[in-house]
Amino acid sequence: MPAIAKTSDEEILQAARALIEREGVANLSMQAVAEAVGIRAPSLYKRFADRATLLSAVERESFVTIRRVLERASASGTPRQALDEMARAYRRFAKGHPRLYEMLFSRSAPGGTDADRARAEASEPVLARMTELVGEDKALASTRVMNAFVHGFVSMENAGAFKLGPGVDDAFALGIATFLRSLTT
Amino acid sequence: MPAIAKTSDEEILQAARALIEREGVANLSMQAVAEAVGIRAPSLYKRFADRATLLSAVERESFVTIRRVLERASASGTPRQALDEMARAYRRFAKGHPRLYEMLFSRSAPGGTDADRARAEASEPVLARMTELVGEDKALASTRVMNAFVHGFVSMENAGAFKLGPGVDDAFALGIATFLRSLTT
DNA sequence: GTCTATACTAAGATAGAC
DNA sequence: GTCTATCTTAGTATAGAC
Repeated sequence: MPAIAKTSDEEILQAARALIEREGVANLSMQAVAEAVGIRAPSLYKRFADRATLLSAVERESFVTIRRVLERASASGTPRQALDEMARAYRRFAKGHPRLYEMLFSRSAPGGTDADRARAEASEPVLARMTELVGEDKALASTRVMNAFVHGFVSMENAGAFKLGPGVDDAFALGIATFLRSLTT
Repeated sequence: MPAIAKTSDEEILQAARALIEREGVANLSMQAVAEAVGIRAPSLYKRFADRATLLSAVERESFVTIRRVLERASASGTPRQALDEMARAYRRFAKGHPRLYEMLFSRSAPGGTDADRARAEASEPVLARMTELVGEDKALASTRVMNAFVHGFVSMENAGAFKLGPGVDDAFALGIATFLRSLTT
């Protein structure tokens, strides 16, 4: 008889994500993932060819999540309000999952076609609203600038580059406001 | 007799930096560093207590280098020109040393007092020129915004988040110009 | 799809001699 | 400060039975 499944690909990805968030991707082992879902390491290799494949799947899934987060935030009112809301939602996600987030922008990120496509698609909600705001011509460059600022800000925050507390939220608000204002004048 | 030194701390740091740049910090082993400078791994532990200590020293040294790069660029003309020049110089450094740069902003960066101080001091040349431009009150927040944008931009570039060539340089220039313009109006 | 068993490799780190 | 020798831990991955 064909061995009953103790777990599922979804559960495995979930567990991997949680472990990455706890220990950092560098410390993620196939053994730990297996243990977390109640199977032995070799069994994992029947579902994911190797560690890189597993990480690539986690990466893809994470970008899909980010896209969903942005989509939800993009509903609000005017394009400008939506862009502001998306920036805040993105920051919330990144600060809520610092190590997972870090993995997504590390050079040694596994990548792979699916993950790369998901990465590219993640910022589409931003591009859509930006197009409404500044027109198709300037939308791509403006989106890149905005993405760069927001990503850079949370990346530095997560790395502890902003020595502390007061003023950090203000700086974020200032950056967004400055940028959005200058686009529309 | 007291064993002749085959290498020096400086040479070791240099070698570590080069290896990180070639293979990524995750793949940096004490053994590889030792081999690169012509000694055995155990000898390394007489100079650096452990791997974390070595990495911390590399980190510190890298931030000192970045500060020097910014200082050199900050000489140019007006505050605004200097800020523009510093942004470009910083981008050049980050793109020229992508993996080393990545390490500096990873959450699992070793840190330590010396490294943290060097990190904080690295952006002082920017803060100084920014103060001239916008006054002491707004200088800190403005510097954070500028740093976030520049760091975010190169971080995304290095991660391959900007699919392709044309327009990337323009987006960078747009971001800087947009930001600096809006500060002075 | 799960298991046990195992091969293989690698790395961090310490002991103690010179 | 260098070495050799060694301990210890840990991880990736495969073979082959059920």
